[in-house]
Amino acid sequence: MDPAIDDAHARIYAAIAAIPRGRVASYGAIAARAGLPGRARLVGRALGEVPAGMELPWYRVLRSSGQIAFPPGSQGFREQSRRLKAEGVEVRNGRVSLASFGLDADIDRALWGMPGG
DNA sequence: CTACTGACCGCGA
DNA sequence: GTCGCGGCCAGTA
Repeated sequence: MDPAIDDAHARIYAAIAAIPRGRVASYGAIAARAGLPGRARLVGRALGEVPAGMELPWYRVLRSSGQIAFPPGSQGFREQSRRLKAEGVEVRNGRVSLASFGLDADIDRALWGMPGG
């Protein structure tokens, strides 16, 4: 069955799709943005259930610590790291500085689209 | 019903 | 930097 996915999933996907290019957001931030505060795990689950063919910047979603959620060395890890770097996001040892590239870190800077001010 | 497992989070030590 | 604990939701056994 495919009930066009639950509302929660739809909102989560919308929140992820809203992340500007060259920026990242944490699972918790996405959940809050989707109107689901505290449901960070649900975001992780939703990302694992992304329908094939759906264009979604899943790689812009990181842990609250800026760490890539995939196990280091795994295909997902490398793929995410590669895509982020391709957008100009600085990935250091599988981690991104949310202070510089995070949305929830500095919304004002996000509006300017200039990381690091 | 309990128990375990996940692309998780925040606090405290 | 590390480790532990409780909270969170959904699926599976």
